[in-house]
Parts: sequence; C-alpha cells; structure tokens
Amino acid sequence: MVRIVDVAAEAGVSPSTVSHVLSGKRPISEATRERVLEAVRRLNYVPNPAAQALRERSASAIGFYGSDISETFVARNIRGVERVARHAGYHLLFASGIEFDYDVGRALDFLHSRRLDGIILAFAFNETEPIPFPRGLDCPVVTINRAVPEGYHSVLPDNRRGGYEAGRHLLESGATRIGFIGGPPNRPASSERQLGLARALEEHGLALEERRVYLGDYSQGSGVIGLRRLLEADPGIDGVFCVNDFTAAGAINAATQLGRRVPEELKVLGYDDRDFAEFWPVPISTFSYPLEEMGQYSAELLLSLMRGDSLPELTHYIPSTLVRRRSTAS
Amino acid sequence: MVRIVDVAAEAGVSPSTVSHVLSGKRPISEATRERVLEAVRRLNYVPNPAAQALRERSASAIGFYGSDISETFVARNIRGVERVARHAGYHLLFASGIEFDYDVGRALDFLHSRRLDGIILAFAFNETEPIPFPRGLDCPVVTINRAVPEGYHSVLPDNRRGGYEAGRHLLESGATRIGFIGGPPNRPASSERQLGLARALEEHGLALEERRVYLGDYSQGSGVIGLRRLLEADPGIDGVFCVNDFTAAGAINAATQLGRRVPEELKVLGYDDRDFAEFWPVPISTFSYPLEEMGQYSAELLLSLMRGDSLPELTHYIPSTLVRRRSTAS
DNA sequence: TTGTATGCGTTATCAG
DNA sequence: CTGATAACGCATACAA
Repeated sequence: MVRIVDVAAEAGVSPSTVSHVLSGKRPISEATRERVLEAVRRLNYVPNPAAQALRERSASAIGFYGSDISETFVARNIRGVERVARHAGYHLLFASGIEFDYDVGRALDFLHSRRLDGIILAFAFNETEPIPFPRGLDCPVVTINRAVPEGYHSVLPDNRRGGYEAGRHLLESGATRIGFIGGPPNRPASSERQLGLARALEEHGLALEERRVYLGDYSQGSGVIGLRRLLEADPGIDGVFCVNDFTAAGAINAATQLGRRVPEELKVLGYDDRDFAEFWPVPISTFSYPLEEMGQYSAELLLSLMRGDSLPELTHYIPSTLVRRRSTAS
Repeated sequence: MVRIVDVAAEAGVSPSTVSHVLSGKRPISEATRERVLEAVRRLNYVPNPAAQALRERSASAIGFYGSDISETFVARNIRGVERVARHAGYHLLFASGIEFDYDVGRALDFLHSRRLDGIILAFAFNETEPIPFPRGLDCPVVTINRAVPEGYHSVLPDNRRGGYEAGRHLLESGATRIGFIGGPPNRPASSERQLGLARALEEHGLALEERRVYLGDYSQGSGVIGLRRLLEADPGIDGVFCVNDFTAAGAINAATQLGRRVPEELKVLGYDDRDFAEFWPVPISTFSYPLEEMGQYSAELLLSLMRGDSLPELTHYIPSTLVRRRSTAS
C-alpha cells in the first residue's frame, strides 16, 4: 500500500507538504502543488482512513440504523441520508434492527463502539412498539419516523395533517357518511390520522361516529373484515379512510365482493402509496411520503448537530401528499 | 475516551497484558485475567477501532453495494449479509448505486478507498443494464443476482429452472395452450425463464409458439397489453407465464376486463412473490426467492475468499420456490 | 513557503 | 506468565 511518505519521496517534498496539498490547509506554491498532485496520481495514492481516523479522532462515518431495512420506507430513507452524507464526506455504517432483535440499545452500543460521528435511526411505519431506548450517547442522533422521549431530534410524517386532508378529500368527493379502518389503538401513526380525520369531519359539522371506526392491524385482511363490520354497523357508509394501502386494498376487495361499487357507491382512501396502489384493479387514492427527502433532511439535521449547532425544535414534521386515483373519484 | 493504558493502570498491569487478555492470544493467569476484565467493565472500555485497523491492516469491514436499495430484493439481501458478517465480527459499509449514477466502478473505488476486507455487490432484478465493470480490485468480491465477466464469484437465482417449473406447473394445472409475457429481450432473467418454460413444454410434446410470446418491460402495463395481444393472436390460450408479479397482475386485470375468468378459463403465473401477490383479488401463484439466504450465502462465500480459500465454481445458482395460489388453481 | 518531529491507541516482538 | 517498546500512517505544532 502506498503511503504519504512514498508520495513525498516521489515528488521530492516532505510528507507534511503532501498532507497540506491534499487538505488545502496551508498555502503551497503552485509548482510543488503540481508536482505533488502528479505524484499522487502516478502512485494512485489514497490516504489510509484508519490512520486518519486515529489522528483526527473522527471516523468520518455516520451510523444508519434501520429498524427493518426490507421495509421499503426505511430503504428509501437511506437514499436521502446517503446523498447528503457522502456529499459531506461521510461514509455510512449500516446496522439493521432485525440483527439486534429490535433492541435499539444494543444496536446503538454496536454503532457506538465504532466511534461514529453521528447516528441516524430510521424506523418502519406501523411498527411493533415502544423503543427500549439507549443510554447516554456522546454523539448526535436523529430519528426518522419515531419521536423519542429523551429529546433527540426527530423527523416525522405529519400524520395528523394527513388524516385531516384525507377527511377533506373524502368530503369533497361527495362522501358524507365516512368511516375509518385503522391500526391497533396504541400506534401513534394510526391514532393521529384518525384524529385528523375526525377534525375534518367536525369542521364540516359531522362526527366520526364510533360505529364507523374499526381498528385492525394494518393488514389487507383487516381491510376486508373492517369493511364488512362497518357496513354491518351502518349500511349507508359511502366513504372509508384506511390507515394504509394494504387495508384499503382489502376494503376494496371486500366491497367488490359485497357488490358495492368503488368509487360509485363507496369511496376508499388509503395511505402510503405502495407500488400496487397505482395498478390495483380500482387504482387506490392514497398519500405519499417524501421518503428520500426525509432521509436527506435528517442527515442535514445531523450534520448541523455534528458541527455543534444547537437547533431549537426537536420534532420536525413533514407533510404527505394526496395522490388522487379512481378509488375516490366523484 | 478510555484507552487501553487506562485499563492497564486500573488493573495494575501493562497495556500488553490487557491486550492479550482481550484477544486471548497468549496465556494469562486466572487472577490477572479477572482483574483486567473487571477493570474493563468498570471503565467501560471499548478498543478504538481506528487504532486497531491501523495496526492490524484490516478494518474488519465489508462493503455492501446495492444497486438500488429501495428495491425490496436488494434490501432483503442485505439482511442475510449482515447476519453472517456481524457474526464473523465484520461491519457493513454501505453504498448504493443510485448515488453513483449506477457506475459500479466509481462506487467500488469509493468503497475501496476505505480499505475494506471484502465487497458484496447486490443488483436489483429486472435491472437496466450491463455492468460497466471495475478495474482490478485487491480484495475479494462476490456479486448477487448478476454474473460478471471478469470471473468474480456470483450468487444467482436459477431462472432457467424457475421457468421450467413454471411450465410444469401450468401443464399440471391443466393448461395446454401456454403463452409467455416477458421482459425486454436482452435481459437474462427474462430470456432464461422463457427458455426454461419452452423446455418444459417440449418435454410434453408442445412448443412455445412465437405468437404466444409477448415481450414487454416488466411492468403491470405490459401485462395488460401483453395479454390482449396474446389473446388476439390465439384466443384459445389457457395459461400464461408472466415474467414477474407486476406483469401477472396486469394480465389478470386485463383478463377480467375481457371477461376471461382466472383461473377457470385462464391460468396466470407470476414470479417474485411481491407482497400484493398474496392478496390480489385473484391471489397470484408465483415463485419466491430465498433472498436472505442468498445474502447469507454470498457473505459466507466472501468470508471464505477472505480467508484465502480458493473456491472452484464461480457461479452459484439458487432455486426459487413455487407458491401455489388461486390464479393457477385447477 | 517548506521541513522535522511527535502522538493518536493498538498489537506484537522481544526480553525477562 | 508478564512488561517495555516499536511501529502502523497520518496531521499538525513548531521550527526554519
């Protein structure tokens, strides 16, 4: 492996000159500069990152913890993170929750043992549960899609607003007896969307009636069952907001089987903009997240923190965007 | 940050003793051993990885290049890789193709600059194109889902066999006039599945007739168009093998619109086992890949290579598994 | 504008 | 069984 001294010898200068040429941290005469750069090129010199890290007390690396990388949303976050990180000269060290039995504490210890300059934690939507959260970390941390008690900065989708816009959209498309098929009651993503929906209805002088709410488990199956239950409770329902596209797909399937035409007799609105939403037999109206942007934003946040900036707001809400398709056409 | 000398002081021994206790590379008396371990615990000592890397000439890190991490398949590969890598004490450095405009060479240079001990390249299925492949790397490399000219080891799905089994399955479920909706002609995944299908038909005394083949672009839309074309060319078609589930979904949509009942009048078989295949209005029979296992296997391969083993076969085929659902029920 | 010398924290060689 | 010491490759404080 070629070292800085080799380059120095080749260029006929001292190692420190080579170092300074490369870092630009002190003035160098154009002549020697050229010579050094030429030598670097000729020998194909790349600084040894371990030596740099040892010397600089910084690995130039950011840790990315993805609770479940095989979940598209987490995977898309990482793209945004990567773009910003690499641009700033940082590498990404990867750790997934699955390998640590979703024990964030252990995963963080692991990342931490690598002396990273910062850590980003990206969580899947609809995820299983509270975070058994870590002890004191001595590097900046930003979380995506999960607010964390201890006051770390987090980047979150604005679920409340999404739910509100869902309500507005269903009302605008002509529905008046509107139901909700959600996830388990303890999941913020679901309950906040429900709250948003309720507010939109209230503003319109309507209530989100108890009997028109079914809480399932985010699955397609709970869309099927949920829709049946809702129609039993109130056969006049003409619009359903589903907590995600899986549930919406199930609801549409069930509606079709029961002979209710979507969207003519029943509007169905999903969330997440999964790939299949676009080409479902009845294309599903839904909300899409700016997932890469969320990754990007969180990385920018982290870089600020790493620079020592102290940023005021700890929670950063990112809006989702309504995607209009046939399932809610009026 | 606590260093090895601190631990040594705390335990009343020399740094070298601490090092040896931790590495187990030379005999240590039980007494000092205990004392050292106790000190390590008390001070919460973690060796500085940069110093280790500098000294050991190895970063204990593996590079993972994912051509497109937001593609579920690549994402699931990484899980298998991670499991094996971490178990062997390696960390994962991440780089995605998108950030390098899919220029594998540049991405590899990047990873390489980190002096990694090995590199895994995972490619998406159905991907855009030939690999502009890298110059001489001085560390072991294994690719997933893409054979590479220069003789690197690669782990590939057995598409030929998948196509063959698709043909057998369609025949067994009663179809005799069987068509194929594929991807672009230059994609090995598609053409190999087609070849496998053709062979299964031939063994049965049937031919995969030209007019019963439509080559699209892997999308849902090409399933729609493809099925129409196929039915125009031969209204008697009673079975279609689609190159993936998107295409199969489109084919089912089109069939339904044309009044052909699936599976009663037409069997449709997909590939990939996408999430929606399971709950498509007509659940889609398909093939699932052992994606994590492929990741695992490639990591094991890489570790062997890193140990200096020289392994004979360069290409390792992994079979996919038929998943029987309603779309091909007899 | 350039060069010399030191230390980052670890491991391993050599001596005891 | 244990300890002192050198070296890994770099960046910088200091000297010129």
